[in-house]
Amino acid sequence: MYTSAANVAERRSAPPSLAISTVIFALRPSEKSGRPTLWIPLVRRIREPYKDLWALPGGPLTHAESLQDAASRNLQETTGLAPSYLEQLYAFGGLHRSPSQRVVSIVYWALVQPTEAALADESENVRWFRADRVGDLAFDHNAIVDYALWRLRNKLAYGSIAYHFLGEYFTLAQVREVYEAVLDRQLDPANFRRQITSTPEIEETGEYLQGGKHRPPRLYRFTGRPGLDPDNRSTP
Amino acid sequence: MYTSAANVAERRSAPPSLAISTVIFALRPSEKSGRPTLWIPLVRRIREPYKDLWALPGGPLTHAESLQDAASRNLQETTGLAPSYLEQLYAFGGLHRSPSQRVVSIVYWALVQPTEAALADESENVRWFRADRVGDLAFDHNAIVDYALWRLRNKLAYGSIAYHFLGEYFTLAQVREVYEAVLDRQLDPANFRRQITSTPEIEETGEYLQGGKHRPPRLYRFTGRPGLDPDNRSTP
DNA sequence: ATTAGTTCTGGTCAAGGTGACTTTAACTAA
DNA sequence: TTAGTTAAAGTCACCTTGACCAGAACTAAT
Repeated sequence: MYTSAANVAERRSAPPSLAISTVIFALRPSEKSGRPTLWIPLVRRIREPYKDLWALPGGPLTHAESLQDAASRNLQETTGLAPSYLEQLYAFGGLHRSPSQRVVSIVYWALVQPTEAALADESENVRWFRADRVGDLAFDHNAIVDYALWRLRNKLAYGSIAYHFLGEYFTLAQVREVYEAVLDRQLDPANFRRQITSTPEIEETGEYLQGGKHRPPRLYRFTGRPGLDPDNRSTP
Repeated sequence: MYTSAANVAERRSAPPSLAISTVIFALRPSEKSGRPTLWIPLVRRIREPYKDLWALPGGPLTHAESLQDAASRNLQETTGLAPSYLEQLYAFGGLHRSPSQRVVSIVYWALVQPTEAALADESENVRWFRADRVGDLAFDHNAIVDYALWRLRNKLAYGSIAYHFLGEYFTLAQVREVYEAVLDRQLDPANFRRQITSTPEIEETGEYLQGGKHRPPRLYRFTGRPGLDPDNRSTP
């Protein structure tokens, strides 16, 4: 039916290939201070181009899954994690992102809770890096990580997203640690408390966290819903 | 080289096709009040699926252009317009967006100035609609328009984007009309003036707009740069 | 048992921004 | 000259925010 020449023409005019990648954020205690810091998992490339460099987890979009499902799946496959928050970041489609072929990457970003992140797969080819100290990455992935970081900081400052780093119950000091880790600056505990407790999505519980060598802090709960992306809108 | 069977398998596992669409906003005077309101151009579909329904301008991504260039091009092709602002909106990739085949659409949104919009092509198959009164559109384009409207309102309230609806020189009342049209509510002129003039990106000129039957308003100029999307970052 | 050390929690205060409103300025049309 | 219009400046009360202070509640050391 098709001649060889027709196949060549077909390949030339074929649409660019589509890939999904994900920037996965988790808080892990710093080696030095023990205070939480931002980490992301990367995978080592085992083939050209950019063989042996680190890259964002990702892969091609298979035919029978939505974009968000694809992101969720390769997040599960590379790290074994289920995200507590998942949102589309951007579609990157520059002409020269990959030297061999034209690739359009639809990138998602995710937050995972530290309890999950602790038991994440780590291997020869999957390793966690501090978000501000990933080295030279494959493709345009440095720019992608930078943009994801910018979006995370933005959403944290405006939206109510910090709680997806934490478990169901948390202290206000833990929330503050999230903000301090992501925004990379100290916040006044008293003022921070005032702001957080004034948002209606935060619910005071009767429980307290015992075990610290100081006054036991009250535990709170988050009662809000994620966001209003097109993907998340129709799931109320 | 390829057998017919191989072609079938190839087509089945082939990536979804990639399309670019654009939501184009412009302010045009309302028929009734004469005050500016939000309009968008739509194109009539001339083939199945959704033949004869109105849809967002768009088309396939050709091999040799970036995503933003593709959006710019089909904006030019369908309306003859050059946008004063162009930003990626979202990548829509649901499984059943198109009944016949799997399509992933990367959607942009644009602002054009009314001087441009006035001489925009309009024909049997291209027509402008009030943004809040597009009827039933093809595909998932109603949801896309809704989301674009939400993003426009959001960006207007926070970012400094209103000026892309206007020419180089403008009065503060014109800026206020943009806000009132997009946000669909009245704003106090005095307070609005105070806010706008306090932003450093707004520059007072020595000129005044003559011709009104009232005190001539001062003309201002916008001196800021668009935004910090990945596509626009590297063009400082 | 007492004290020191820690964080939690509630409070004050001044500065700055916002919404509602008033007043004066500067033009045109009658 | 006057009425009508919008421009532009100013006032006032209210709220949010950052900086700071002090007492409360627990643990660990003396």
